[in-house]
Amino acid sequence: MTEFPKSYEPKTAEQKWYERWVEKGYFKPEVNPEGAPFCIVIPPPNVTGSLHMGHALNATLQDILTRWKRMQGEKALWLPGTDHAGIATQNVVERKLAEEGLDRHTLGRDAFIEKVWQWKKEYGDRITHQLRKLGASCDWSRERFTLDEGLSKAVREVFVRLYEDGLIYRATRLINWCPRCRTALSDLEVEHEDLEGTLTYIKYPLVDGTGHITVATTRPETMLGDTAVAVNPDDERYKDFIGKTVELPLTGRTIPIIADKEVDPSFGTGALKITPGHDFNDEAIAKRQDPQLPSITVIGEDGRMTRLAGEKYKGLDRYECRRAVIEDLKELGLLEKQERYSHSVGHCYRCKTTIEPYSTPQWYVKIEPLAKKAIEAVRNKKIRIIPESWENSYFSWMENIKDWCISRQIWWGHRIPVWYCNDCGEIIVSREEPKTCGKCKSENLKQDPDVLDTWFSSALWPFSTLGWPEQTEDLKTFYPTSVLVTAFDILFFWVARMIMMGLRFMDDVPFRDVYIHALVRDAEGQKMSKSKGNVIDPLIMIDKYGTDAFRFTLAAFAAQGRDIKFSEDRVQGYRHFINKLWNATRFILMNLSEKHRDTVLSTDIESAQQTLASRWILSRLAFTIEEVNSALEDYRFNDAANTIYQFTWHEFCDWYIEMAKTEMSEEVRLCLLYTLERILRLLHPFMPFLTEEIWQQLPVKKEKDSITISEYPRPFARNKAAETEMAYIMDAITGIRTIRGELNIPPSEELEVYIKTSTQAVDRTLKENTHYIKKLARAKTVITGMDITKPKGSYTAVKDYLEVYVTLKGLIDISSELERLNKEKKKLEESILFLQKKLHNEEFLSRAPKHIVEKEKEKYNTLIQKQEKLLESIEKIQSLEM
RNA sequence: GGGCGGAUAGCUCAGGUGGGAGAGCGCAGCCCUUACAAGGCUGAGGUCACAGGUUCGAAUCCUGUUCCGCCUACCA
Repeated sequence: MTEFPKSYEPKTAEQKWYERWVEKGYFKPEVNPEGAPFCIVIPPPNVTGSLHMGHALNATLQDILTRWKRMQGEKALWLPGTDHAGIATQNVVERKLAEEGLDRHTLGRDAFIEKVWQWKKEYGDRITHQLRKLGASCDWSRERFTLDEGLSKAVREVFVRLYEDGLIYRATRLINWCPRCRTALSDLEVEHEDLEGTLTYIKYPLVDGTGHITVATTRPETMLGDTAVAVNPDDERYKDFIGKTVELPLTGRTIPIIADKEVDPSFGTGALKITPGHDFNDEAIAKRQDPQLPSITVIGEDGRMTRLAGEKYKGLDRYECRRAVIEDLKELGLLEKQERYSHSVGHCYRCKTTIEPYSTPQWYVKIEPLAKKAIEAVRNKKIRIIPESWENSYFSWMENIKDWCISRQIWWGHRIPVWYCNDCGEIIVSREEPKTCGKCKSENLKQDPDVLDTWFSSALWPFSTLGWPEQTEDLKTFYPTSVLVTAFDILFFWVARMIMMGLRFMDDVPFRDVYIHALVRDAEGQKMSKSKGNVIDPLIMIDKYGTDAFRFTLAAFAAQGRDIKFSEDRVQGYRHFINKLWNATRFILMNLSEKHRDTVLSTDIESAQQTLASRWILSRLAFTIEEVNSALEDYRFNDAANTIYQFTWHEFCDWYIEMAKTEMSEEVRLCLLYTLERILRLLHPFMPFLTEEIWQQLPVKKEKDSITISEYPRPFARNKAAETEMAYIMDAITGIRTIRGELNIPPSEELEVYIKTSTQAVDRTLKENTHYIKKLARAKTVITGMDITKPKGSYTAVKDYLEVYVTLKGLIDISSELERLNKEKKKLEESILFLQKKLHNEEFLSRAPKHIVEKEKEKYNTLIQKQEKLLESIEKIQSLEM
């Protein structure tokens, strides 16, 4: 045969094959025009992003599914793309500007956006190139970006329709505000963190001079905006205070004491200061009052105190102001005490700045009607969430969902398609830019300056990427998509919203399955983050071990419902696996000759084998194919990967190849080649490069130009008889090896072996296959028979259906042999005792299923026989000693 | 406050419907046996967190406890 390289070179193979695959268009669904449609839309990574472990796992799993389905002949589309990631991207570019001493406001809106586009052009492809390195079989000709023209059109269409249907509205109320990003955030974009803070007790003097009422707060600076003090109406201590007025220190204002049933009398002093302008809870109380309490905004959009906070505090940062207020209260003798207090504080999920509840006009989606249908879709199994345990989280979030604030005060994103008439104040919501006001015909119109939440456009991703609102062929073919693969951290952000939007605008679910995979953590179980410095860069892994070893590791780790603690050792382990398979190939090719060029591998091989080993390995192959397919069917990626690993290494390499060496006939060569070829196909979705590299070099007649588009192995009939017979042979071999191993006999010493068989079938099998035993156990002679007696001075290994005796030159070490056998005897006795108890238990016999009872009885009989054999051996040895 | 998940070999983890526990790595011993020392063979190592319960039978189902992790919430 032609020279097969000594070792696998990942780097050259990876580049060579990926380019070929793309060039030939294998990743386009057109390669299987007749197949059933299969579609995955990628969770679009941020354009600012660089491939991290989470992406790598996410992409690997999608690629495994896509390649598997493609090989099964389906019309498989994996649609790639990126997300413009409004706040994140804007932050990145702003940071860059800051380095040049610029900021977006001096630049102006248009120039700034131009800068971002430039940045996107330069760096925006980074992550998709990294996906290519990973082997991702995406159809790049269909790649999308959330700010593409088509997708933008979809966004405007959805906005206008929701507005027309009364599901989008504008309102002024408290919103989560990031004073650094200077934008509103949705509830989801706020991260809560438990922090050690201070609870400050402040005395508010009663105007009538009869004393004071003490309130407790974690945010003293907001007292400048208080408009009431609330107590529980049933709180006896404060009954007489309700309706009175207090003097609000530092402000010169007076505010009422009111009653509200939500006030918890047991917390703090039981009196609650009410700041409707900076606290969600207070806002709700204020609105419940009749008349409603006024709201005063004392902290501005930049996190600094406003004019309304008073001359003295105006312009101070909110934390500076806090210190100042405490100082001043102390001086007035109104600071009662301060105590340590741990509470939860909201932070901006992009820049970690503490959120300030802030009252501004914003656009909202009325979410409840959308959520209702989305709940239904999961409840009636139109959408399956896997693992199912996530359904609970989904339901509980959806059932308590609140209206979604979708406007953001940033520049990078989809501009809200709303115009205001400067003359008559009319609000115009339109797909196209209006020229005149529909009401007063004025041309003096101004577009809303805000952009939409990034998640608004990604919510449309499963249909906007396929061409919606146009009724394209792709849309008709691939919607609903087959499965969405994602991590749980964006279940609410993204998955839930896609379901709502899909149902609303396509009148069908966006995907049939949602597969939720784990988060990748470091070896200590910590979430990987740049600030902790514990990130493992997937690209470094790929560089060190090759893409295939890395991908296989991720798949093997991807057990459902558990986070992944990534360890580099495993990657190394799977690189060894690659080496193993590579060398197995080398061996097989070494045994082929020029005449094997274009060998036809027909499935007839599966049932036409003569030798026991060949019949056995094919039966095991059949089992493996069955198992891998069913594991993938259930998204049990780790089971699929391990099954292939186990079969390839421990059955094919460890046993079959070794046995093949004893009988290298034409038929066996074919069986080796056939099994190898099937292994490659089975493995291809997991290790695309290695398998292609080897496959291309096999001297087999190929019906396809690439393993990528070859057919995935299909299950066929197992041969249970071969598996049973092979078990006898394996028992004999391991029996001999155990003796050799425990006595530290070097492999170079060939043994004389006698095997006593307990049935005719076992005896026949052994007699027909002594060549395997001789070779694999390194035996000079193997004599078998049902009437064999233990030779003098031999060592013994007892198996279920046979006894192995090995004779050795020189004196047998009786005491160590006895010790070994007695140890085994003891184990056996324990097992027998256990089974005896079970089988003497009337209730077990009457209540357990028949087949279980039968099984246990059989087990018992086997053990008893084994015990007899063992005792016999021990007796012999002992009598020999005497 | 509510919810979810985890606790199995020294380490990292598997163990779809209950029928006396497995892998990889590591460890010990013997081996360069003509595909592979990135390898082969053999072996040691576990009261399946704890306490109850259901059952003929529990790592597996139920209840509670402890310890970890996560999600969620308008805890002044």
